[in-house]
Amino acid sequence: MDNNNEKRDPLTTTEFTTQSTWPPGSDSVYFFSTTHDRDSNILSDFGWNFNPDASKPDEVFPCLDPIAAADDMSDLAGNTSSSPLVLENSSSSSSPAFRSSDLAPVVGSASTNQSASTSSSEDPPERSAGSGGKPPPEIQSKVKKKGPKRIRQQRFAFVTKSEVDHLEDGYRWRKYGQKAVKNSPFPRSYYRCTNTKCTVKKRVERSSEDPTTVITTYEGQHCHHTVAFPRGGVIGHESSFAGHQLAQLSPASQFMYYPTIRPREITSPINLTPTASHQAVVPRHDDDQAAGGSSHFIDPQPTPPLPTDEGLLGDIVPLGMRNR
DNA sequence: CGGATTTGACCCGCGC
DNA sequence: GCGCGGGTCAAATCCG
Repeated sequence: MDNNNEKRDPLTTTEFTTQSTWPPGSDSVYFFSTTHDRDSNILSDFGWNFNPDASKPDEVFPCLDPIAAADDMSDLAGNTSSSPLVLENSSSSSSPAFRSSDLAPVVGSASTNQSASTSSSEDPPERSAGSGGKPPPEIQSKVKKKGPKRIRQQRFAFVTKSEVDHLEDGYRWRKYGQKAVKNSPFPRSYYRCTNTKCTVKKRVERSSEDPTTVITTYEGQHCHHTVAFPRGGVIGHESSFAGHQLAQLSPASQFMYYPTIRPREITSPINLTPTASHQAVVPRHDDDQAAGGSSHFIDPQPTPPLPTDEGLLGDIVPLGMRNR
């Protein structure tokens, strides 16, 4: 708890791949690797679908209640059999960022859940009575009564090297909280999808070890399409260039890439598997540099060819939880 | 003026 | 049982 910082060291660049501090499977958070079609499937399952041709939104973005979503996630875990997804509730380990209590009991154990923290439109407004907020004293006595256990949904995370904390990902987010991270000078920000029916949340924090590294953790599943590039959008001078490049990337890569406005570079998908060599750097459009006239891409993989077929499913691995 | 952000307080789970 | 820390709420404030 207090030494989370040391244990979070792995968050910095290559150390991510070490499992010594973030034991794989200790939490149901996954770092994404980039360049595989299978990833897109998984992304889709999470509601992260950047396929412009998605003609069946309802199928791609089922608006699930947390429980249904959790079930869905467990299905996902089961169906992607070759994926090293490990949906587990580690009761022994937790971290400042990913405490075991955060885990979605997507596989079984709903016992540890609290009331659904995500307040979808279908959630009863009184949902939060029991947590947070500052109800009047007289009300507090009532609201302190525990509601339904909180449902934590499946989460996945990726690491981005970026100067900006909040990367555009095609969705609109509303910030609902910020917390100082122990042993870190950088606060953690909490965002919620602005879509009233969408319960997806995300956390953004900057690694204290490597301030250039932004850790984004998504929780839940979007039940809608991306907002058509909010606030002026990605489709602009930036994407006109990026889009061309994106066309050459697998959907997953597009995911990683497309939504980001100006990542300096994406050290993405961190693979925690010991064998992982996926400390891949996604091609980037160094927009900032572009302004200076030196935009360029970095090849996503040490070896240029982008995977187009099976074989890299292991790219998505459980992000070990960070010990606290 | 409406929506987004900030920020302090509160709740809850976990470890000791 | 207590303290710590993560997560969330919601009033206040900011901003377009």
